[in-house]
Amino acid sequence: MRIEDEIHQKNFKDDHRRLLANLLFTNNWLNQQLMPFFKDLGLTLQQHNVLAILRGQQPDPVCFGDIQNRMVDRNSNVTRLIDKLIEKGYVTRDICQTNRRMIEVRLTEPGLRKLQQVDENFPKLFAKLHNLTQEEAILVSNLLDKLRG
Amino acid sequence: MRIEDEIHQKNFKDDHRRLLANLLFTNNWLNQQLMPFFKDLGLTLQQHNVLAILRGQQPDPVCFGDIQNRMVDRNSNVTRLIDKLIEKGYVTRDICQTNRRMIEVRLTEPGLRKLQQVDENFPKLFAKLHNLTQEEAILVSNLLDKLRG
DNA sequence: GTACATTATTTGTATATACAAGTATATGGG
DNA sequence: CCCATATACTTGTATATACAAATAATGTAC
Repeated sequence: MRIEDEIHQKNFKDDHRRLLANLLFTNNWLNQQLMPFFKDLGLTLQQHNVLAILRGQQPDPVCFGDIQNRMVDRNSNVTRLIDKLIEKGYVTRDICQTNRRMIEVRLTEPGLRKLQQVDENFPKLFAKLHNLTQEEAILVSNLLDKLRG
Repeated sequence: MRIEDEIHQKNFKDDHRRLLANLLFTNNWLNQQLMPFFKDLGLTLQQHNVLAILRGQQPDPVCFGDIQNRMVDRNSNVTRLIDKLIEKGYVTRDICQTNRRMIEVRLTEPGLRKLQQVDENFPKLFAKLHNLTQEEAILVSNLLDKLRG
């Protein structure tokens, strides 16, 4: 469905404004797909992002700063995100002995299993996101890179 | 900058996952550009969206449901958004006399002037968003429409 | 015209976010 | 070694969001 029809706007002043509205609208649409998916699995999108980052560095621990820099959403408060994940038993935190300002975060066995459970359900989610061909997905991704400069 | 470098991820499992990460990351980047712009003008992105919708329907009033349906961000709580805009003196609300469940929202003179002030500042904002050519902007927009199905 | 469903908006509440200020540790110059 | 500055994380707070339940007016079947 065209963005004009989605938000009932006859036309846009120019194509860049149309793109801006479309990006914001599409992000909202995306979140409507993603949030219930992760909620059913007992995670938020950001919590899953942190777990995936930790798995990517296994068996090394990852400190808060590195987590922040690798997150898709840069505005997450890592301290409070990790608090939630500790509550759920998916990660551990320890003060780094070589630099006591830093916190070492590690994935636990249950955290790893939760990630695997998410993986098993991914096909269900991605079925909704395959309206573009592989070539189109590559094209959009490259143009988004270009948009950000 | 490529999304791989932005979030320090060597590679993605497939191009659709790369696109997903890129869309979410780009939206965050966009918000980092938009939020301070609107904040300087004393508005939020959603408040501005509502004002623009009201201007589009002038001189007719718009009810909450229609505002909701035309908003880029569908999850906004229109009641509380309008409360804020009334506080600022940019809109009025009246009970619709033909259907007393509905609320008629109208732009005020100060609301219109605020919109004009935003318009005057738009070129400053859009300068950051012109890394794509017009053709590329059209292309991405059309592919986003296709992505949503 | 009364009961029941539907529509339109409001409110409550738990959680999340943005942003600024605070604390603790480390580093480097004199 | 001492002090200023930088780094890494934490906390406070005001505002925003998601989501469910509540209210209130209207429409509809009988």
